[in-house]
Amino acid sequence: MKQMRYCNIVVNTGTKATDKLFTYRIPFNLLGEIELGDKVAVPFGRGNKPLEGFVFEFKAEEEMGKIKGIKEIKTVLKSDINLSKKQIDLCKWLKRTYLCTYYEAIQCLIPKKINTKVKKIAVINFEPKELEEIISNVSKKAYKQIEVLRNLSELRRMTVTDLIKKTNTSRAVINSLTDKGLIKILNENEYRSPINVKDIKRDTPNELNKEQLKAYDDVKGALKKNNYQTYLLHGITGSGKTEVYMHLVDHVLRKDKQVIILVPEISLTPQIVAKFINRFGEKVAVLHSKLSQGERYDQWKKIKDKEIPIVIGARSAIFAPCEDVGLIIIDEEHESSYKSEMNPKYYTIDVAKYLCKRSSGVLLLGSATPSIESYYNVEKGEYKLLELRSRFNNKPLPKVEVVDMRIELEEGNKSMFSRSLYEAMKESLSARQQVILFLNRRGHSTFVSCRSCGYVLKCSNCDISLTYYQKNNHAKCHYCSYKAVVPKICPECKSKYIKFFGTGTEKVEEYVNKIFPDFKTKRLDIDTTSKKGSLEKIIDDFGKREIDILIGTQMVTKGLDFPYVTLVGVLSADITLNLPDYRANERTFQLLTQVAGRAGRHEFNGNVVVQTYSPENYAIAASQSHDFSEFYNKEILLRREFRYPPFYNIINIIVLGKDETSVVRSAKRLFGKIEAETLKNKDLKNIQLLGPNPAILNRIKSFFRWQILLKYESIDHEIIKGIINYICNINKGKYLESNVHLIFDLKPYNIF
DNA sequence: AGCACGCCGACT
DNA sequence: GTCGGCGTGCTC
Repeated sequence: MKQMRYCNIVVNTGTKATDKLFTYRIPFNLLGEIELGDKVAVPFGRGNKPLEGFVFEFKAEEEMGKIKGIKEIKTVLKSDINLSKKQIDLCKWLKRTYLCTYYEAIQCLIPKKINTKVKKIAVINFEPKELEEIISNVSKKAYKQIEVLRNLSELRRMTVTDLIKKTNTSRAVINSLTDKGLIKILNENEYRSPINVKDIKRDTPNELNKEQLKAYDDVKGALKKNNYQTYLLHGITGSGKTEVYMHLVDHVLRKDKQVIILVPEISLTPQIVAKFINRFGEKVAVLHSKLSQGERYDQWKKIKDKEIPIVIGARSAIFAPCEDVGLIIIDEEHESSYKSEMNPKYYTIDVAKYLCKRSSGVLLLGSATPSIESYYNVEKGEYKLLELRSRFNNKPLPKVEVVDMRIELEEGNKSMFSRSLYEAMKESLSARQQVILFLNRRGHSTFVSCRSCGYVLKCSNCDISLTYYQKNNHAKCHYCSYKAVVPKICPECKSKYIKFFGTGTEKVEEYVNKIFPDFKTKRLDIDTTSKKGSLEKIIDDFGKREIDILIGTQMVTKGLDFPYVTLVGVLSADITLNLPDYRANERTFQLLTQVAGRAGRHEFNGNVVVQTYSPENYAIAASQSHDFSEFYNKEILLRREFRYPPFYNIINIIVLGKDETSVVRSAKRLFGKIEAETLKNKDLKNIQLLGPNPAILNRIKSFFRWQILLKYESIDHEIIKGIINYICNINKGKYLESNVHLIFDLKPYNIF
């Protein structure tokens, strides 16, 4: 092949404005040295500032048109972080599909630089019983060294700082001991891995039951054919989906291909992760947010070099450098965490489909409560359906009682617990069984208000009321973490009647402690699990039955599998139901079904009490009878009627800026232009434009937000994106004022 | 986003 | 003259 003299490079300038390919010449000394996907240093801008970039394309001499002032590549940055041809294509696809920048796409694919603090740990480099012999060999003058050795061999491991402090010595002493090879210094990241390699106990495969075997055989058939296919594994809670996954992984490994397994959140699903580790041992790479930079890089490299065939992780693990992926498993596929809210705002299932199509692999989506969209794809014939209709150990699904809180109130019960829930709790607790209480709201009270004039304490940066926290006695914003002292006197009318309204998990905990003082209660939400290890500890303690009542937000609905949980109480099913979002019913059904599935998974039968002010709602009724089809059949009709997904796609364009008038002006101008363009195009007759409107959360972190929504039939996808890209990126300056910017969401999950 | 360029007013 | 303040537009 002829030597290419030029190449197109994505330069990391840190701005959207320069998001394109720049052509550079390859200097003679680097001809043949540079490969596609290499990281290089290039001079950029008037000042020829050296910046890093990635080689995306080669260009032959004759392709060079009118580009003038071409500069030369400075150096190839010697590093193991480079992109393969497939990864470059994936970057281009991400940019096209989600309208992100090249560099945002690249950053998904290379190991992130996260600055986790590294602790230096000192350990002895000999057997403890050899201590006296070693001491006798050390010079008697080195009394400090001896003291260090004594301390360290007693405590086995200490951080270097602690060791120096304890023995009142200096780094020099430690250094001479390491030089002698008597102690070792290990670099350990501050966070402990959730999975301790020492804890691995090898599991052998369990036998599959009839239903599981059927699902396994179906997918195995597709794997054998080496054809792309997506399967939806609809298996009720506790039906043993994980066991099917593991058998399939085993099958793929024998074919020398790689597997990616995704879970909604790694820290909330330690049990499934542990199962994979116990079964496949060192063949598994666990990608989680608490890996240090070094560990992350090591894992990345090992996966890229095909040393590790199995990757398990949350959303971002879909970008693990598996060049030849045979199977991607997405567990709890309905979870909203599979939608990225950061650029690129990708939808994991779409990325997974792209990857599987590319390498003729199989995509397996698993859920007890499939998303409406996925199930619709089954109906359309795009996905194949696999069903597990019974629980693995043939336990019945829990009995669900729906309590109408209006009647409770009418009959004089003003407490947050219905009589049914209270009695059920008493019963379970007295039998030494465990209870999970679910309320999708953290904090003590949802807002602080003056009873006299109606004043509500609001965040000064966001358009939202502050949540009251009793423990810290302050009010906090859940969007920007702004904290305020609760005033004793109303700042508006000077009255003393400042009161707290709305119930969060903290208030529930307070109340439960009051009415069940003899039982141990713990709260599980972001506020109680922000400290490292605290989440693991709560889950661990709950498993050991050191906690009787676990009160939590969504966190308690996922994956927990404990034999003594016999009662689940949903304090208010109405919170998600009343969200201003077309998915509100779907989310409610999913949450209720999932949380109900935590009860009665093993020896004891489970009970669920759901409290609501709308017991007649179809999502609640369907979750009571565990009837997915009943829910799906009602929901899909509404989606069609109101032109929502999966029948129509939605694009959300948010115009944001700190100056409200600029935002409003820009949003209106942009809307006008989009409207004009879509009217011109005959193919876009059915497009529906909504807006421009202030977003439901009109201001977040001091940024005003206006919204334009486009609803359109899926067929027009590409044309629409072309127009959006043309107006909003290429001709941005014409419609937007300089102090505003745009956010595109091509598959919004929250239309706030 | 930077950063250089260039236009214009103020000041030695 | 010439220094610098800031608006403008380009970045291979």
